[in-house]
Amino acid sequence: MTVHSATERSDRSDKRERILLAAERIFARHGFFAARVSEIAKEAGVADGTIYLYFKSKDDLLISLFEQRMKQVNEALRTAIAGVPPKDQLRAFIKAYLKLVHDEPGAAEVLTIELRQSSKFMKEYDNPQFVDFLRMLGGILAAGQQRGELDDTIPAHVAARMIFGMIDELALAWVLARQPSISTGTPGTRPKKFDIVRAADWVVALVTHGLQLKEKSP
Amino acid sequence: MTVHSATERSDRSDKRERILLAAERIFARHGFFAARVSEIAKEAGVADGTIYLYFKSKDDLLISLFEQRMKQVNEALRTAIAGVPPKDQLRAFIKAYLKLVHDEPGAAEVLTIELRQSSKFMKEYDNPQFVDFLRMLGGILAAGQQRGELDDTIPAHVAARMIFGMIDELALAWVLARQPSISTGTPGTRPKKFDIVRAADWVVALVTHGLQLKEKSP
Amino acid sequence: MTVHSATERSDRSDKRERILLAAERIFARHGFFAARVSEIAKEAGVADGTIYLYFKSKDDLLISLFEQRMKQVNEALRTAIAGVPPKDQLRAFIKAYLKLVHDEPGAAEVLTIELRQSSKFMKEYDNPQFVDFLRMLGGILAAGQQRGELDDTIPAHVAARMIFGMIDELALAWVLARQPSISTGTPGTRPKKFDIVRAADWVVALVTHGLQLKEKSP
Amino acid sequence: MTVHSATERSDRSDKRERILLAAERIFARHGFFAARVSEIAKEAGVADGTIYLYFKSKDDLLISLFEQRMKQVNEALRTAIAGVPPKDQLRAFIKAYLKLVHDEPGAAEVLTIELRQSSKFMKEYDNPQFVDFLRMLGGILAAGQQRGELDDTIPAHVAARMIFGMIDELALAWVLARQPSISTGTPGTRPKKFDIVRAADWVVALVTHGLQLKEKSP
DNA sequence: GATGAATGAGGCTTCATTCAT
DNA sequence: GATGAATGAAGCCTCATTCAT
Repeated sequence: MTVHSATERSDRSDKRERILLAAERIFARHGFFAARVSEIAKEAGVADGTIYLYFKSKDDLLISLFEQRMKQVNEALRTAIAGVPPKDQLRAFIKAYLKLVHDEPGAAEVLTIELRQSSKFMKEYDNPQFVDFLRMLGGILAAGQQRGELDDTIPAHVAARMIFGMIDELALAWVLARQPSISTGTPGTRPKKFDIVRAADWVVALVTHGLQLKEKSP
Repeated sequence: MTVHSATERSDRSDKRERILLAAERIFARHGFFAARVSEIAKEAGVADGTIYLYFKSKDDLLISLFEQRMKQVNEALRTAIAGVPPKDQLRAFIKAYLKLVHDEPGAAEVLTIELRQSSKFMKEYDNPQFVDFLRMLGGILAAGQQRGELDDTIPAHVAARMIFGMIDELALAWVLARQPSISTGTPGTRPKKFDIVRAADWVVALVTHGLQLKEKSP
Repeated sequence: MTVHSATERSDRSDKRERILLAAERIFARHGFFAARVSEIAKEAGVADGTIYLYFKSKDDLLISLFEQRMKQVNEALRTAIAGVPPKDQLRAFIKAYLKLVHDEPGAAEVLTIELRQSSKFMKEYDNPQFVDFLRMLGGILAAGQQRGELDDTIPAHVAARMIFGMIDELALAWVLARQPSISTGTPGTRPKKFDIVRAADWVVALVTHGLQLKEKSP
Repeated sequence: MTVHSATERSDRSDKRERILLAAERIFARHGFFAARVSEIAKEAGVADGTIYLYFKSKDDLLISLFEQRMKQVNEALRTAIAGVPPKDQLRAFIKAYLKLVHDEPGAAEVLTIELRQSSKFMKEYDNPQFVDFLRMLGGILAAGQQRGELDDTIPAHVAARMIFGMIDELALAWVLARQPSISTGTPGTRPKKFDIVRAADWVVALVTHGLQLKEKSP
């Protein structure tokens, strides 16, 4: 849907978007540091210099890409939980997130992997969209705690991070499992492919009931 | 304990270890890509070329560092769960892992952040120590499932990944929160510092019982 | 008088002049090489491409600017010595030149500094206006020599260059001294500001009588 | 004497000097801005990167070159006036300077032309060696004024600048006249070649007695 | 004539790696 | 084994110039 052919030149004025799309692909292919600006330009069908009409630097390109995609994710999540009864919002949130990963693996790759490639990004860049994401999730949990539905032993913002960790790791495992293995290494070490959408139910189950079976009452 | 002074020159033949230690510090400080081999050499108190007597390349240095540290982690975890009753091993495993993060933040930073900085590392390198880690955790879960103590709806290896995601994310949040914030940005966006060791209990609680309160029986 | 507002857009067809004016300001501000064509365009209130309707290249812009200003200088000098008794022309010439520097420091900066920034300009460009300048000055000197008023030991064209060197250096020192010192360096190294118009008398004095006091006769 | 062959590779440890020599030649050939670092490296017989072991940047190379050469000039001038009776020092100074220009035209070219190519250099860099030069010359003049031998109407530091302007302009004219004319322009516009050493006498004559002939007393 | 988005050649600089000592 | 000066490939980015509108 949002993926354009690299050679498409019809629309103008969407050059910025074309560059972002190209960057997403190239970053996913090689990683941020190994990605070459000139290769992104070629993939976008523009001259090298053109990129610098829309972005200040390669770093800015990564940050802009991340912000745009994360913003889209946040919007989709907000839509997904709108109109859903509060007690079902957590499930809706998690399912929607993993559905997005499934539908837009390129974007997911940027969010799970490239995001962590730039120390600058990790250590110096305050990340409003990610904060927004955590606040949304934390808000759902806090509301549940206030309604007395959720255990409030764990601070909502910590629980939010734990849940993010779970689904982010699943997304990462799934995205990497999709890669045709380049390595000549021993087979079997790569995570087995699994159904990321179905995994949403597992996450919800773990988060709601935990793993421990109730002791069977007599 | 394992931290040597950079200027220590006493023992010879431990040069390899000195270099790994220096690399850990420098990688933690700047990230893998921004780290300079010459800076690692200086920190280790050796000449640039000496590093290449012990490691094939900068990449090899990262991988060796990761493997060594992860191996130590795995050994520590194995020790931590040895002699512990099966039903308590999951708790012991999680607590031990987060305790290690707390005691060796430098190593934790390498494991949580730098690990993801090299695409090579993420995509091309089959990672025996990480596989070992996941197998150990998965084994604990599978055993619990077989004993009928744990819900076996979720495949053990997926549950292991989810749990790893949780504790890795907590470790990451905690490690980053330790950084003196360089940015002049708006305060409050940086994750609040929390007690990583105490957080172990939260993780165990979430994993065992989940968040949902039992419906109050009348 | 010759300085137009950068935003002035009234007269059309004087675009060429507006561009020259803008170039003068920007060259004076940053130097020829550091000056950006796009900045000149902005200062002139025209599009980048428009400059190329009036000038072949950035080099051509510098040369055109120099020629135009030098031509104006030569015209002003010719006017200044017209009708002046031959024996007073040298004095009139020098005073007029330094008066121009004082009144049009922007133009002076182009003539004294930027002129030397382009190797092309210095080495490959035959400079008719500068030749004209030297001929005018040399002519005054040669006439004085022929009238027997001036020492003819020194070839007139060499003397002309020496005099030009003197007043050009004074102009340069004066122009640079006008700059608000950006450097935080030790004070006192920047040339002290002096009265460039009054300095004309010193030049005339040096050129006519030299520095050496006549030996007092008993 | 100080000019080494570009291909000479015998001496090591004089690499820094070889690079300076190469830079002098290349700057003289193309000008600072048009000079390519890689061409300097080739001329010096070193790799591109080697230059950056000895100089921080291309700018630093120009500044270092200027400082070193100007320092040599100042030392030579100090030697030239040492032991000379005060009243003859001005003559000795001027003659020595123009002799240096004659003997080291490459260095002269850097001092007269390239020096002015970098705005940075002209406007932001406080130039201790040039200040030293002017102080030496100003000191000679001031001493003469105090001894009552020289006219003190003109401030010594202004007179020093005027004299510098004269000899610098002569040096420039002479250096440029040496160039094989690349231009296809009209002949005759290039300054005629003259004897720069002999011109020293003219400068001294002008500075001491001026151009004006004493009116013949009856 | 005027525009300004787009171009793309090319430079300065970095830094992992080598190798003569 | 150890050194560290030297290498040189290669990338990010700039900016004068063009040309379709």
